[in-house]
Amino acid sequence: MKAKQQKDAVDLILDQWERERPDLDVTPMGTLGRLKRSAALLQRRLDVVFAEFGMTLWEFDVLATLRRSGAPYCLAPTELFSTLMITSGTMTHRLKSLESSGLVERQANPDDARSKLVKLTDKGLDLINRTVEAHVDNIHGILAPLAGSDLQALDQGLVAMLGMLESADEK
Amino acid sequence: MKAKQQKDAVDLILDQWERERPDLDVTPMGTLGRLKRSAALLQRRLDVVFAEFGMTLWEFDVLATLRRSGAPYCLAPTELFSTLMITSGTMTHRLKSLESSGLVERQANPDDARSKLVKLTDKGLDLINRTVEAHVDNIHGILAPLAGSDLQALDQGLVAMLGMLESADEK
DNA sequence: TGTAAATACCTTGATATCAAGATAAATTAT
DNA sequence: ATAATTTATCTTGATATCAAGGTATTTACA
Repeated sequence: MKAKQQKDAVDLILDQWERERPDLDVTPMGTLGRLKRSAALLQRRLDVVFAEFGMTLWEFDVLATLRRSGAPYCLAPTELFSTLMITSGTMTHRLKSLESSGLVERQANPDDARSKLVKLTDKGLDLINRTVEAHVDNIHGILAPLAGSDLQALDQGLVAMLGMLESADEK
Repeated sequence: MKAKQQKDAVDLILDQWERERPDLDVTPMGTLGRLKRSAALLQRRLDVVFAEFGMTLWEFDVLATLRRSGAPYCLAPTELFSTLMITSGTMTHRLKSLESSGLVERQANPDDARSKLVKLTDKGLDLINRTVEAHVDNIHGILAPLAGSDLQALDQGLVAMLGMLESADEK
């Protein structure tokens, strides 16, 4: 039996539940708690770099989605908000903001008059190209302290988890 | 080389970056993307059960923190908002709301007049006791489809990840 | 060809959250 | 004992988000 080097915040939570409600098997809380807490701490680390480019995470998300779709960097709003897991109303606000910053522009959709396509401006393209490079550097640095075997285990587990959640979601 | 059964949403994103920016090693985006996306999909699954008890996730979080602290289920606001990773201002709003729902009550702190302690009411205690049981059932069910080895890998990876993030955070 | 149904947004109103600043009490250093 | 500093909240103002509902188009099909 290998002793854990140091208890993390979630270990303490599980200890408390174990003491208070020994009738419950709270093991899954450990998995989900660490997942959520890791996601929160990670976001803070990512925000630091985005801020250096005058951006927030949500702005990065939208611009990056357009960028990686390839030239001409142009998508319909529905494509964007379904990829980003946000509502259409939220997308409307984001696009208005990005448009007023001059990072995207709207143009008529020749195939469907209900939508106005969203396109990266030259300024938006340049910004996201530079930001994504710094972002990739950042996340390499963040994951660097992890042992290779831990990272490998994490990837294996997350692939299974996301696969499960997405297949449950489409039902 | 084992072929992946089915591509998830993050695989598609990585494919796009690979095509558009082959100069970047975007592997870490896969890990972080799945982590974030899993967290988002999980929250939806958890919300379903909380809603059955007339609660939201944030209400559950506060009440559960008080409950697992043990009798007399009473903590200072600072203890709560640091555990919950939210700001003091947000905590103020949450407590006001929970107090008006009759789930917590405030009382003077004999040791420190700057804070007013937060305590579960009988109603709050009963509600959280019942909700946490349903929640634990829920998360057991959610993780059930995962193969034991995948779950084990996930736990190993998340312990390493959170440990790394927390140690980086305290610096 | 017309209609009914579905789709693609956008608008509105309500929440939840945060950052920054204000206030009051406790602690620390003279 | 005082003054300076730190701590524990709460307040305020700005954002981001969602759910629900409205409008204009498109698609399905009788």
